[in-house]
Amino acid sequence: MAKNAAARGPTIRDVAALAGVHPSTASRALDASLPGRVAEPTASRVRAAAHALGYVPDPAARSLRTRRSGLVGVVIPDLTNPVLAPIVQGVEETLRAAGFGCLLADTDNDPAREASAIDELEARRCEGLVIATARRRSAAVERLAKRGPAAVLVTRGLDTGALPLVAADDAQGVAAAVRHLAALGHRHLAHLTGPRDLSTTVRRARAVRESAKALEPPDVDVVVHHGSGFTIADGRRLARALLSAHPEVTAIVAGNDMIALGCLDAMAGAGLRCPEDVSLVGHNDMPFVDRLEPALTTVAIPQRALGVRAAEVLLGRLAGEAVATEQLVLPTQLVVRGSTAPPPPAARRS
Amino acid sequence: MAKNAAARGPTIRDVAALAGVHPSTASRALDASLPGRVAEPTASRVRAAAHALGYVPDPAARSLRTRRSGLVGVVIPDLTNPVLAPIVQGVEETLRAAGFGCLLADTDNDPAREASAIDELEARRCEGLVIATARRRSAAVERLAKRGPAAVLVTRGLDTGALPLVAADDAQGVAAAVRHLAALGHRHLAHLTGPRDLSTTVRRARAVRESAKALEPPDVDVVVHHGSGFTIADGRRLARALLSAHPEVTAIVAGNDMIALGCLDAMAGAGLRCPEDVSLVGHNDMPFVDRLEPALTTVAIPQRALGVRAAEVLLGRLAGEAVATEQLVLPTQLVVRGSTAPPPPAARRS
DNA sequence: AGTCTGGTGGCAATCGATTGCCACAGATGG
DNA sequence: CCATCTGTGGCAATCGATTGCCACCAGACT
Repeated sequence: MAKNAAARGPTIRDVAALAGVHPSTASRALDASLPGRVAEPTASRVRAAAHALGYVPDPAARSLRTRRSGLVGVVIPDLTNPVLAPIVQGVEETLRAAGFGCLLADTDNDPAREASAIDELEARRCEGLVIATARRRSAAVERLAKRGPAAVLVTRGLDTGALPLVAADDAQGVAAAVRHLAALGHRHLAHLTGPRDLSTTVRRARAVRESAKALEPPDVDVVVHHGSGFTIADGRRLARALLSAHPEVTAIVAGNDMIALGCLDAMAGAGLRCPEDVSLVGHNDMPFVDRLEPALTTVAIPQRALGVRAAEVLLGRLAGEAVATEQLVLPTQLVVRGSTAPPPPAARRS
Repeated sequence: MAKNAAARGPTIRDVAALAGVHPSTASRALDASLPGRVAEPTASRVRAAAHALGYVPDPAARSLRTRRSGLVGVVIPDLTNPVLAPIVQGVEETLRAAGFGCLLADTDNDPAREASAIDELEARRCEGLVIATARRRSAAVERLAKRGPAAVLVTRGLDTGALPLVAADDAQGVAAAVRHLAALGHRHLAHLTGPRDLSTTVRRARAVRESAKALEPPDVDVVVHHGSGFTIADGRRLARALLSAHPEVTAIVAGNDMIALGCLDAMAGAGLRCPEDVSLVGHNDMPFVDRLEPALTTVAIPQRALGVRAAEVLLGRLAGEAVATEQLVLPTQLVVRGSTAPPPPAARRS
């Protein structure tokens, strides 16, 4: 039935036989990290034999003996969120260059699936994990600080800081957004964001509040609403509620670009124009938000670099570097586009 | 230096010892595909022992013995192309449900990287490959029809048809687009698309030509230009050249949505409005093109379903099903939005 | 009573690469 | 001239799970 050809390729014994040496010698000759362990003439004979046979070492056998799998797991909340694509690309490219393979797991934003994904990746003996799904408290993730493969978080961190985190400097970006809006003349801001159990949420919300308070003069007020997720639908719900409850608000700082998209929907539904009636700032500068109408003003994060740095930190740990649980912060930048403008002359009313 | 804890988990011998049986018996007791091979009381003792110890079989050891890795490679051209995200999601979810892990490889649209990615995935003993990067002729991919892991292509097929392909019915979608434009009154169409060495390109180009010819009356002419890729920049270049060389064209059928985005740029640069001056149809209905200004009329393909079906076909092959090299075609649908409209009253001139 | 059968479980080989230890040869030094 | 050292290569154990084969036992059947 099942074609059982299996066509096993050549093994190290075949190589050794062809080169006229013992398998162990062949193994050492092929191991680049043992220079000089095998005499050069012998080594090149072995290499030639390996090449002639098209020898490729069996990863299972190697892994069984060395206890290393050459695999890293990448856990992400939702691949269709465009902000993740460049991050994953950066991770994948960096890890591949270092000889690691990337096992992908999409959790669909479900903590239960996150936990099972981590278990599964661990069962597959991944040497490291890059996790972009962490909630502020998460038993499944926190355990990795003590037991299991080396782990690095991206974007979303733990409250305990028990694991290294590579994230963007949201606070700075959000503060720039608030100052930008204040300078345009807005006095009533809203911050619509995601669930409280994500570190990004609280970081950004705190930054909005504090940067508003720090304005000179401090005459800008902020209302903050939390949704249950970072999706367009969440943004729509939040904005709908906000616009009817707080007609004085003339500018919205969205927790991310997806929420901002939802805000645009809600504004359109309420007959409000952006930016003439309400200004809007997103977060992440995910691909294509510069092509919306209006083009979204947003806080740009170094997406690809986040992925690259996260992978680098992980590689450092795997190489046995200090086990510091560093929290790496990469710079952000406010990108002003068409969705922000001065408030309407007469602050709009209900 | 490197913390060498390695903290090996319990092995099947530990489980066997705790249950008071031989390791082989423990192995069989834990193998769900051997019902009845071990007496129930014994089996449940083994299961209890395994559970108590938190036993997880070592994939390397198992793989070494069984010659199966439980891994599938997924080769994609560019993760930041939003059309791929749902496809990869579908693949990943389906494979995971079947117990396979997904090794991701992004080739950045580079055939050389595709070849090395395939080699690498093969070296890792992937049991199957899902390939979304295939060119019409590709030694690296064609070889898989004879040797190497089972492979399934998505979206992009081989001329030889030597490997199964899961693709959308582009021809039907494109034909609908052409009829839609003709019905709006357009008589001069252009098709701007990607390189000729991709099957999607030729499928779509042929469909544009043939469906125009099949119109009644056949009074619509079509000019077809090929670019070097399926990117926004390619679309921009193509559209720029087209608009100056063919001022009579009032509607563009783009090879995909990325090219369509480039067309929008070029139109804006040339002072042309869409759809008032030039209508535009994209292809793929990738996420967010419904939110552009104008919202893009495009041919929707069942993105997620493509991924799911591709994974299913692969699973079928892995299960030893008939080795038919079926070419699976999933339905498409023209989604009419704001980027198509009747041509300007006086066909525009140079 | 003897043999057969089916149900269980144990034994040991096996998958393929790696590596600790040993052996041998030639070189060096006392 | 012998002892030691260094460079090179072989031997065999090892990683952990799986599985073909065999052995044993109880019950059934002739």
